[in-house]
Amino acid sequence: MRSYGEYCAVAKSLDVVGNRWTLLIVRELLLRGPARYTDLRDGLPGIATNLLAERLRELEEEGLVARVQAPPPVATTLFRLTPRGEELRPVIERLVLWGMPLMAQQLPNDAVRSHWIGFALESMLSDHDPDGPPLMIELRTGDQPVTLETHDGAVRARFGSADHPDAVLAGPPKPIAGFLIGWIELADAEAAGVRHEGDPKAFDRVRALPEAAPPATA
Amino acid sequence: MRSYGEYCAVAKSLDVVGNRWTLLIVRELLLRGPARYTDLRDGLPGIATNLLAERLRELEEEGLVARVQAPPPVATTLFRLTPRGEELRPVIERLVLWGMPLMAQQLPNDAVRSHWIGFALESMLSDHDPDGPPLMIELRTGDQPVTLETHDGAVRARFGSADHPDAVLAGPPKPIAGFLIGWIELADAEAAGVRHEGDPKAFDRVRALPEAAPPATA
DNA sequence: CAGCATCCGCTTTGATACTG
DNA sequence: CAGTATCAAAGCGGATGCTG
Repeated sequence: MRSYGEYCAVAKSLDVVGNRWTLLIVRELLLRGPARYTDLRDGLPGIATNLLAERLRELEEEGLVARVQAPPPVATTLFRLTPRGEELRPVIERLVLWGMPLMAQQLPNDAVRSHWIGFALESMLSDHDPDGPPLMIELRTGDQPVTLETHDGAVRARFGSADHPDAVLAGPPKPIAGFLIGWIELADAEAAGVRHEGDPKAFDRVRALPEAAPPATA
Repeated sequence: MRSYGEYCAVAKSLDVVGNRWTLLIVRELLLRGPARYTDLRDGLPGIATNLLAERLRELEEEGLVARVQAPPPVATTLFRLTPRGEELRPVIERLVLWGMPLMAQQLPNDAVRSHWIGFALESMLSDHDPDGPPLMIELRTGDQPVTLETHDGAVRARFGSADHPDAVLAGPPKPIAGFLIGWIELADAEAAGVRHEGDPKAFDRVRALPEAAPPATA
C-alpha cells in the first residue's frame, strides 16, 4: 500500500496495518497462536490465496510476524506473531468493543467461525466470581466447538470442547452471543433456536448485565 | 469497500472504518471538533478531493458523521462526529500508542501538522501533579502553534498559542516529541534544533519517564 | 496436500481540471 | 468554499497452475 506520508502516529500505524485483510490476519494469529497457512486461509474466508501470501510477507518484513519450522512430527511452516505483533491486541480488542453492536445484524452470506465469537466474548465478558472454582462453558455454533474458561477474573476462549463443561450452549451464533452479551434473555435465545445443558447459573457468572440492546435488526 | 462477509466484530468494524482514509478523517474530526471541508482537506494532505467527499458521505450514511449548518456569521457547512463516531476515540488512542515507535523515523516527504503531534502527546503524557496549578506548554512546529494543557490529571492539546505559557518548545517535530515522550533529554533536543523558553521544570511535570528508546533511525 | 506464483478482468484510488 | 467530472494507474478477487 502507498504510505499516507504523514508524520502522525495514526497514519504511520495504518501504513503498516491499514491494508485490506492485514488486521484480520493479525486477528487470526492472536486467536490461534502459531498457525499454518491453510488454517489461516480457513479463518479468512474470501481472501485470495496470493493476497494471503503477500500480506504474510509484508508482515514478516515489518517484523510483526515470524515464520518458524514446526518440529519433525508435523514438519510444516508455522506463522506466529512477534512481540511487536502481539502488541496489536489492545487495538483489536477496542475494535471488538466498538464493532459489537454491528453483530446485531447477521447478513445472509456472513461466514461464521466459532472462534470469532469466542474471541469477541473474551473482550466483552468477565468473571463476576473471580475466587470461585474454574468455570467452563462450551459453545457449539459455526464450524467447531469453542470453550470459554474463567482465568484470573477474565474469560478466555480456546478451540475445542470441554471434558466436563459446567454448561453448554448450542445453536445459531447470534442469539448465543446476544444472550451472553446481555442483549436478550435465555428464554429469547431458546425461542431463537438455542439449546442449553447444565446449570443456567453458570451463565450468570460471566454474563454481561442486560442493558440497552441494539436495534433488533436482521 | 466490499464487505468482508464475516460474522465477526473485527471484520464488521473494518467493513465500516477499514476503508483507506476513513480512520484518518475520524482522527481529524476528533482533533478539530466540527470542521469545514477545507480544513479537513488541509489536515489530510494527499487525499483526493473526490475521495474526501465520498468518504464523508459514507460516514454520514453509517451514522458516524453529521452535517450541520454553521450559524449566520460564517454560514458554512460543518462536519462533526456523532456520539457513535466519538466512540472510535479509544480505538484511535490505541493506534497512537502502537504507532508511536514509528515516529522515530521521519521520512523526507512526510507532511507535518502540529495538531497531530499534540494529539499523540495527549495519549502518551499525563500530569504528574494533578492538584497543582494549571500548566500550559506551547509547541511551535509544523504549520501552526499548538498548546498542551493539564486537565484532571490528563494532558489536552488545543489549536493556537497560549497567552502566558509556562514554557515553550520550538523547532523540528521529531526532537520535540522525542523529548516529551522521554526518548531523549533536553540537551539532545537542543542539539537537534529545539529551542525552549520558560521554566524547564514545567516539562518534567508532564514528561514521560525516560525509558528504552526506539532505534534512532532516520 | 501445503504454500505459494501467474494471469486477467474489475474496482478503487490518485491527480488534475472544472463548477455552482 | 465545497464540492463534481474525468481518466490513468494501482490494487483486489477469482481462477488456475506449479512445486516440494
